[in-house]
Amino acid sequence: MAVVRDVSSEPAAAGPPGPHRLRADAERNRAALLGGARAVFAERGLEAPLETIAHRAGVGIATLYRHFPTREQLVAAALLDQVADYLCAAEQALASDDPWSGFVGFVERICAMQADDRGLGDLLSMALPADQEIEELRVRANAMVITLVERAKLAGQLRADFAGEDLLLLLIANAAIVHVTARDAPDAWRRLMALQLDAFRARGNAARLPEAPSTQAMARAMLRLARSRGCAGPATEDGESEHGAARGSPAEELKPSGLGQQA
Amino acid sequence: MAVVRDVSSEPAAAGPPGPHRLRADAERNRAALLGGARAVFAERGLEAPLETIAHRAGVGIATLYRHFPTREQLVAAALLDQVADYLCAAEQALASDDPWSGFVGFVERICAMQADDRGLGDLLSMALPADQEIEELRVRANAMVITLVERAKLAGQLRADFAGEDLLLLLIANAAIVHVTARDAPDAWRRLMALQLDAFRARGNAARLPEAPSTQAMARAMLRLARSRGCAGPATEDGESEHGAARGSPAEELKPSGLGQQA
DNA sequence: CGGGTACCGGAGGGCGGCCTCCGCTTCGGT
DNA sequence: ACCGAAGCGGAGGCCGCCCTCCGGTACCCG
Repeated sequence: MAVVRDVSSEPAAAGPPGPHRLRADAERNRAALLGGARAVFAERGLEAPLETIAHRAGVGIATLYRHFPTREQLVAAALLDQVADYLCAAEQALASDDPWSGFVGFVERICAMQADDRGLGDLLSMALPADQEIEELRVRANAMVITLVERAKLAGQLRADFAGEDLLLLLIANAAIVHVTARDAPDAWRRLMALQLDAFRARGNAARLPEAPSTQAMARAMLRLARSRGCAGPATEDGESEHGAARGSPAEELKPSGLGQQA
Repeated sequence: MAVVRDVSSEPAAAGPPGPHRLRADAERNRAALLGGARAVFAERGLEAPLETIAHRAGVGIATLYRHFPTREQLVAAALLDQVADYLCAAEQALASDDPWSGFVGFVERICAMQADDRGLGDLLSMALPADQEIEELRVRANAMVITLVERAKLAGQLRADFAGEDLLLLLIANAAIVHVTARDAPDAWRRLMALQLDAFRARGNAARLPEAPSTQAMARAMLRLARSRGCAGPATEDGESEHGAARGSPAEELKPSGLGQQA
């Protein structure tokens, strides 16, 4: 499954001011925690009780907090591989010859990833502002996705009024369907996804769509969601003007289709 | 808004063994509770803390429990009008001359209803097994919806492989989008809905869809959801065999397109 | 206007999840 | 083998929410 392997299980890679190395038992516990977290997040979602994870890992709750002081850090560490897979899926989609089947394959793949890991399902419809590594992977993946989208549009196979945000909306919808139907109708999500893909396809008589939500608005919504689930601190310490009306650079730099990126 | 009015604010209608009438202050409190419940459910969803509702209504928590011993009963009483509106929307859709625009109008309307009442959003993707009145309204509405669907299919405007369950899936997805984007991108749901409607339309080159989830499976999923949100008692007292594989009548009576009905 | 009773509301016990403090264990360098 | 320190883990305080018990209140009837 995972193509980029073990990014997370090495002690602390190459940080120049490394945190002084870890004792052997501590290392073991850390790995056990990550394993437990992956399992529990996968089956119960990112709001699963932390005590469940500690118990599953066979360690005390304090040990969990020592290694991962916030839920966000644990989530980031546990799902790093999955996010790498996400990027990898985008890469492979770009490698496909046919723009449309590359696009479709990508969408199918990430929806499937959401379906068999509820944690990832939650994660892809959130923002994890504090984790550098994850967000950077996401940015790289999103850039590829945008390329993928533009390419499919240019080929005349993806509808011209498609927006990157439509993918985010699909991801949110897919997560919800999976959440509700996982036990009783585990393939239901395929139905919505297939219909959505059908709608994405360029056609003569396609309906006119309402305006897509702005990239910034989606970014804010995802951040808010992360906060309400306890996966992000209360505020990013900078100004944070109220409704985000006029903010930052006056020119605002609207990317052509940005997905939900807040960087 | 509500076309069927005040079904719920009359003391206790025509029940032959009426619960002996209500004292004046009790009546007032009951009404205040329903008002508070409607407001709070609308803005925070059906899992809102009951104490919030009591506080909003200006009464003590015990009074709330006295009038509505379970959350389910409160939900049912508070949202009865809304469900009646739902039925009414189906009625009006059937009254439309054009099968397709009737169908589209109906879908747009119920999605909009979900968007400005998060309680209704939750309710339409759940089952409230214990409440006779609500479930009966829902059954009647669903029968109309099925007619609406069949009519649009016969007219060749709705794709032939459309299933009633697709509507349920859309409702679940819509509720999720509204949930996530309500504050930051309050119109985002229109986008997903429009795409979905576009996919519903009959076309020459439509994609082949994966199988739709069964009516029974969706019913079970909705029931499970209601339970996990504290809106339904632990079990419907009957046998309740494990995975529902072989159950009830051997012939099983598959309705052509049943929506998520468990009756 | 007085009494019986239907009704009110807050206090409080229970529970599950979050997070921290602190005495004990175990690692690992010498 | 020893000992300092890194690491462990459970007890326990806090909080939000659920639900119930019971002394007090105010309605309604005569």
